[in-house]
Amino acid sequence: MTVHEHGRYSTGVEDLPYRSVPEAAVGRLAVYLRVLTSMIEQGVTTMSSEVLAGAAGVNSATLRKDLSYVGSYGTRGVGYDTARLVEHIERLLGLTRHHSIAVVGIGNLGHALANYPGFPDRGFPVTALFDVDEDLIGVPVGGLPVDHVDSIPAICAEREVTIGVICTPVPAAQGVCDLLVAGGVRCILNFAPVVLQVPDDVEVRRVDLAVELQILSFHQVRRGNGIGPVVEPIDPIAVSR
Amino acid sequence: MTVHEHGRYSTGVEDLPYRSVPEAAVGRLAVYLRVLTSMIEQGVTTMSSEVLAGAAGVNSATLRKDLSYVGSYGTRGVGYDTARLVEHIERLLGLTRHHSIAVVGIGNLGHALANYPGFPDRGFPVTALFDVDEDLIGVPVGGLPVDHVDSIPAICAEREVTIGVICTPVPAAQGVCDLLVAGGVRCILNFAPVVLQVPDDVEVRRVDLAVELQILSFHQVRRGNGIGPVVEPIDPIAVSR
DNA sequence: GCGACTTTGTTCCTGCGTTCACAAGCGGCT
DNA sequence: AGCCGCTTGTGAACGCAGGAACAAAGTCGC
Ligand SMILES: NC(=O)c1ccc[n+]([C@@H]2O[C@H](COP(=O)([O-])OP(=O)(O)OC[C@H]3O[C@@H](n4cnc5c(N)ncnc54)[C@H](O)[C@@H]3O)[C@@H](O)[C@H]2O)c1
Ligand SMILES: NC(=O)c1ccc[n+]([C@@H]2O[C@H](COP(=O)([O-])OP(=O)(O)OC[C@H]3O[C@@H](n4cnc5c(N)ncnc54)[C@H](O)[C@@H]3O)[C@@H](O)[C@H]2O)c1
Repeated sequence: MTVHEHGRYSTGVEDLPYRSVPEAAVGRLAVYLRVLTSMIEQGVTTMSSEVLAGAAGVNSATLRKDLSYVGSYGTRGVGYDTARLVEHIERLLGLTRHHSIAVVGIGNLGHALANYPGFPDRGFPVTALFDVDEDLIGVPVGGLPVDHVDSIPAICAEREVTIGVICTPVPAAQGVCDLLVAGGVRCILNFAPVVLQVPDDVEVRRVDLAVELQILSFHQVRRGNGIGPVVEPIDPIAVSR
Repeated sequence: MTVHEHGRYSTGVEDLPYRSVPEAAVGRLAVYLRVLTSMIEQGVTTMSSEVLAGAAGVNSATLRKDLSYVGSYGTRGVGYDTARLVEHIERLLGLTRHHSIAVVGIGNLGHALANYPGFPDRGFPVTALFDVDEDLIGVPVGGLPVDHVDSIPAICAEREVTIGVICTPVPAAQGVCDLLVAGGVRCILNFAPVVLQVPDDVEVRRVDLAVELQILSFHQVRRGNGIGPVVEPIDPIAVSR
């Protein structure tokens, strides 16, 4: 059991001030939010759980239960007021204020993220870029100049960065992570295929594309959709040598 | 070896020729695989579940249970033979053959993916690129020329593409998805923030970065680490208007 | 060769998450 | 105004995943 010095609450996330919301539900709520905003742009003012669930790709009972974490803001016999629902979901997800993002490692992936307008549009302004490559320092990417990694702690603290995005090669990821934590960043999105070690009060989410591909590969083979010759059984004698 | 007696589950996933492996376990096995290959490169030939679990960031009991889906290839009192374990995990995940990838939408993100060496290195060669932009057609990206989206069905079938990666803007995603399915692609990795509608035998995995950020935002706020004033209660009268 | 130690593989159990099902509530229709 | 049909919100059941604990099994030291 890994009990670190930071482990204030040992039983996980029990002592929450509000009703406990399952992690899986939080992710789905973010999806509902996007569907709803898209619907609102099309002039939809009311939606039933059945329709919204269909658009979000989930069971309608699951959707209603998820929304019950937000509160009871539907009207029986009618459905949900889209605008009001958006407001309350945003509140629950903490989107009532902006969360500054810092991107570290302005290579192929970092460039794409730094230029992506979808983040600032959703309340996640990119306010700092970092790299170790001298040729990149000072160069503006997406309108923001790149700073040196050494200044991560100072700049992150100064600009109140709440989310750090790591797009560096694997060997640099842990060091960059430590710098972000030193700068007060408590939420990290990690694209480097490595498991980061962080204090208990830091939340890391990993986006691992190779793992996604391998899960797809598993389903492909398991499903028997193999195109070529696929899985020949291992010869136990040859294996045990 | 042990088939659960009270659990002949038909969880939507049809008749499996082997023991049923939980989806979550599949994802973790892919992580173990990477840790193991990295360790093998460093000359490690044997690992205990405790050490491997630490490196992968999971509980050691969970790790052993996951490995039990693969089979019993450990040695009590010693640990696991790294090379042998890699071989068997790759077999389970269907990595004994290559899975051709097609990337559709060669914009910022598509460029990054097409140039990423980590995919071919892991047995996922990128064999087709598509876009609708005439200026891009024929231009080589990562050594491979871009083809027109209209040729998706023909080229995917011809090159036996098994995984399609969608990096187009949201409005184009569903159409591109349909073309991929028409070309025989049964596994799709979707970066566009939209829920795709597909036949039952097509597996879609969505990589939704905005959702990831919003989950982080939720934890940040829930944790009380807010920097500014954050969640003031909604005035019910003002809301109901 | 034997005992003690190490580590696996598995079993049991607890808790979460999803789904079913239905009563309660609301609007519209007559 | 009152009834009818539709939709929400939730209580209960169920299936699954994760963690603790332990017995079996094999190794290493002596
Ligand atoms: N490109 C992709 O499509 C893709 C896909 C999956 C995963 N990834 C992962 O994302 C990460 C970045 O990928 P990429 O393709 O952008 O790589 P890249 O090589 O194009 O860019 C890496 C950047 O990180 C910078 N860097 C190196 N060391 C650094 C340090 N110590 N501090 C700060 N910056 C540093 C480099 O200067 C470079 O600009 C890698 O870990 C890769 O495995 C990328
Ligand atoms: N860039 C990012 O960091 C990022 C992050 C999260 C999500 N996304 C999502 O990924 C997708 C791509 O993002 P991007 O930044 O690369 O966008 P982009 O605008 O840079 O590239 C989109 C590409 O798709 C092509 N395209 C347009 N319509 C097409 C069609 N019908 N068929 C084929 N190709 C078509 C365009 O020509 C362009 O090359 C978007 O849906 C975006 O929301 C991107």
